[in-house]
Amino acid sequence: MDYNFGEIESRWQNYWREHGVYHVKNVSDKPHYYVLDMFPYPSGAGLHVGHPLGYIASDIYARYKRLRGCNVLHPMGYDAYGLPAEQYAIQTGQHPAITTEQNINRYREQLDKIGFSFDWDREVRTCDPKYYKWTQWTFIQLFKHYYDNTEGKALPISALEKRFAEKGSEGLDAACTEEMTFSAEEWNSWDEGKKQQVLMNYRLAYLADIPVNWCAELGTVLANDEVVNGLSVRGGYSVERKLMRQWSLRITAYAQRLVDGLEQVDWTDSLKEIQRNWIGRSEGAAVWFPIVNEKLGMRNEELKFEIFTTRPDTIFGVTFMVLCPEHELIDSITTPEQKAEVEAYVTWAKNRSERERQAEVKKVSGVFTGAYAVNPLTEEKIPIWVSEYVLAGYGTGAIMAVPAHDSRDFAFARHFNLPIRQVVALEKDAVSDPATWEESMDAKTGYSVNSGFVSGMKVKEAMAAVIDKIEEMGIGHRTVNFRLRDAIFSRQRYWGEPFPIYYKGIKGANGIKDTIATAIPEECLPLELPEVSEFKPTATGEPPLGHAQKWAWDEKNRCVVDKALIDNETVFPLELSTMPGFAGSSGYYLRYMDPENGERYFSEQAVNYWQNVDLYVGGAEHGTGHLIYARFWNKFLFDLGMSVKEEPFQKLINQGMIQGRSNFVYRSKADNSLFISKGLIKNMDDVTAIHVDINIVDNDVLDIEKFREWRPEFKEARFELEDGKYICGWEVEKMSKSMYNVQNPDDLVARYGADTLRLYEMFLGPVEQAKPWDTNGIEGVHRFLKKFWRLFENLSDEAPSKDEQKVLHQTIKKITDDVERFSFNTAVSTFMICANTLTDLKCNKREVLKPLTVLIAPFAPHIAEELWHQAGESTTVCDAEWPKYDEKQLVEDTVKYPVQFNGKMRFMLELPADISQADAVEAVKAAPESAKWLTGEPKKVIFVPKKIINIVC
RNA sequence: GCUCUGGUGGUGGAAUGGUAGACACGAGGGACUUAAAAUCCCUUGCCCGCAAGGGCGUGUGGGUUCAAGUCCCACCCGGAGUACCA
Repeated sequence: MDYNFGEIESRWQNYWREHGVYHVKNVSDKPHYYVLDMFPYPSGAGLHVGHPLGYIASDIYARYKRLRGCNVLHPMGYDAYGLPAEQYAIQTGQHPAITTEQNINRYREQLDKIGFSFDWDREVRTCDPKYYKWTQWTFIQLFKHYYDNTEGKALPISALEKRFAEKGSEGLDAACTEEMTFSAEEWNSWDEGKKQQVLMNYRLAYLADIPVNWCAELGTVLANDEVVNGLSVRGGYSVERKLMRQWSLRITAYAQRLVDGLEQVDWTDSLKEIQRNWIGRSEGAAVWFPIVNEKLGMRNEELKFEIFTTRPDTIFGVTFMVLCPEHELIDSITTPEQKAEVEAYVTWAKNRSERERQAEVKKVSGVFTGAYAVNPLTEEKIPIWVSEYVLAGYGTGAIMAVPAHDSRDFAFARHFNLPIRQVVALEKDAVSDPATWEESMDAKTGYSVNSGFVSGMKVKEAMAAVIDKIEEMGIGHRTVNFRLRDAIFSRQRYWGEPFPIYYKGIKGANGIKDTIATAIPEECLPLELPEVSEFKPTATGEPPLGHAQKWAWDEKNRCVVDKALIDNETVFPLELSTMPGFAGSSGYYLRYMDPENGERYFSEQAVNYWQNVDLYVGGAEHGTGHLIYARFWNKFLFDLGMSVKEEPFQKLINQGMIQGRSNFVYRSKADNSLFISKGLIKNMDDVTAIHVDINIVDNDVLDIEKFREWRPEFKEARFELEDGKYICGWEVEKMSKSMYNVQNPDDLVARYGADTLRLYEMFLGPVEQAKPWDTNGIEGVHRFLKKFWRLFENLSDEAPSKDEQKVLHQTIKKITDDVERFSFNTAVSTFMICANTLTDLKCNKREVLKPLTVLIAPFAPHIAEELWHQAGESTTVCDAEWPKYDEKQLVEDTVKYPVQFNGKMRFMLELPADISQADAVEAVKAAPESAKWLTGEPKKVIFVPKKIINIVC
């Protein structure tokens, strides 16, 4: 009987579905294991072959763990909120919920065909109110908590209020936007509006005027990781800095814990490094520099500013100071003579787009304020400049410039002819004239020179000594700075989670005095996304939710009402922004544990059982986005006592991107209908390379008839062939429609079956590695399955031979090793070798072949299931047990031993594997080569089985 | 610039410091067949040689080691992340 994959696969897929074979319970005596894929955004284009790569790998591991006796949670869902559906809605008027639903159905159909073992009963969709209820709930918790640095965790805002009422801000060390100092009396005297304003400064989800990445084309703000080179990741539109009132998450409060947590997880070094760079922790010192007030002819202690430096040891080399153009002190310190110039510069700098600024990073610009600061250690007067190269968002927006030891300060000093003073040298006496230098000496090595009390110290010692001194003088302190910024959480979009927030107006003498952002009661969640008449921003520039008629909060009746009823007494306006894409994906892995729970995000029982994700598979492109946000989200829930592990994803595997492999035909420039086969082209300048649809090319051979039909202009095409074939050129490019190199998995499943596709995607190479998609080898994998199938014809109950046993046990061992280390490509090879050998041995023994169906079940579940039944089993192969190998069956007959003599290797000797020490010594002496080296009896023979023989005379 | 990665046949890729190139594709040759499909067998890193056999080979140059694709140092080239981050 032939291997009829189509029939087998659909039959078993139906069986699995009908019998709920992959349904998993939250109760079991078995060990638990959680395998998770990054859920997809269901785009209109459907699945391409790149998507399933990670899903297949995780499915193999999930199935393997099941066979190893684990209770495996392996869910799937959809990241269903997102920009493309909304853009499509704006163009067509089609509601995003409808297109999203359609896309999800298509995804599901495609996924089902590949034979995954997902527990679909646990499916989540981020746009489902039952799900986003908990996204909103978490947001409210963030809003109602602050981060206490002393406790090292999030605490309720109510505790903070109590504290303020009792002792004001004294002794408080909390994450905040701006440091505040006030007494209990002051706090108690403030009205509600003022108090709320102060609390907002501490909330983990807070509203603030912040410079945001505004994208006019998309009509929304974007997070830092959604902007690359001044352009939006989605669409590539230009992005500008703009001050706007936005919701943000105080993720910076968790910066240190986000760095520390990386030590505990089993991720690749490169991904950990990406996150460390993004968080950008740097140790250094904060130092206050006083400003000289020329008019008074003295130092003005009132006017001083704080800088951050990672090189406190170079403080003796400071020759100027630089403020960022946004710095608040500029106005008050600029001298009248410099005023016009400074203002012009500041205006110019502020109006530059991010893109312009980044494009001209190397161009030096700046202006002198006319003011001077005093170096607190030398009493020296140093000029204060303003320049773009100092960024407002990092540190304090002000620096001490040490041109001799910082390349940017160096360039600035050279450009404006400011002094450069060497304070670090590689050797203690290696001082030279900086005027002769071509570049600064930035390395943190060598010795301090010209540096007062630290001269002669090593750089590291000098750093510590300077900080100690500064702390002693009370003008600064040791500190840590992070590059990570708070995550902007508002999007001016329709298709996202609505904020469960309304704005309570407090009336004053002339209308509304303050508006207080207020969370709707948790019991009223979810706050459902309202219907709108249009998906575009409103005429007044409000976000799309401005079109929603029924979008106001009735505080008394605790419900959403028509916004015409807003009276600012009991009915208030609701927030018009929605949450960003990463909101829904930040906690979905927890919801899978208990997806139907209406009372809680997830039950205590469920999270105590599953703990966290054991294996997470997905792309490294989420390194600075989702994977940071989700870790933050989880840490916050951990502080609330909800999640039980600080890190959500224990082991992480990044599947490599699948690139497209494009094919080209070459049209002669001399003759527009003549196409020349690749090998016959003498000069590439004579031809034009044209992308050709990979679906009409097989193994780089063009299907000429299909090519003529492909497009009307090729109807009359003529060809110069080599050996009767037209050979196409190829190149690796991004997989995209415009390059005609998109491979759809459905076509391959139809042609070769899901099992072949699964094996082939794994066979392509290591899962982690990026690689071009190329169907050239798929036939080989398919042939293997046919060969494997044939082995099961006429099964015999005869006892297997020694050779057959050996093949089996070697295979079990190798496959087990390969799966454990996620080396699925070598595992597939191992199967092929096994099948080849058994075919050669004409092996049809049930005892040998049946365990193989279990081994292959994670990789090719359908054929395994079918053959498992043919071998006489009535249960499903999913309930089988992973075979064990017998060490005895594995031992090689002979082993090569390197023979060492007085420590020097003299020769290799092939000896029986199970040789005794005495026999080994005899064999060494008997070996002809040994005669040259062995004189007399060896004093000592060190024999390490299978490894080495060491002889001492 | 900084950080991380990788560099092995015509191609994808194998190799706990121990026979480099497993496995597969492609190519060449052959068997079966009227023919095709399917299946099977042989050859296939490069150079010399009819052969036996020999020489050279893992980006380049050094080093450690009895032994290096693998470890160390320097350099060259690709890929990714990030970028006036003080």
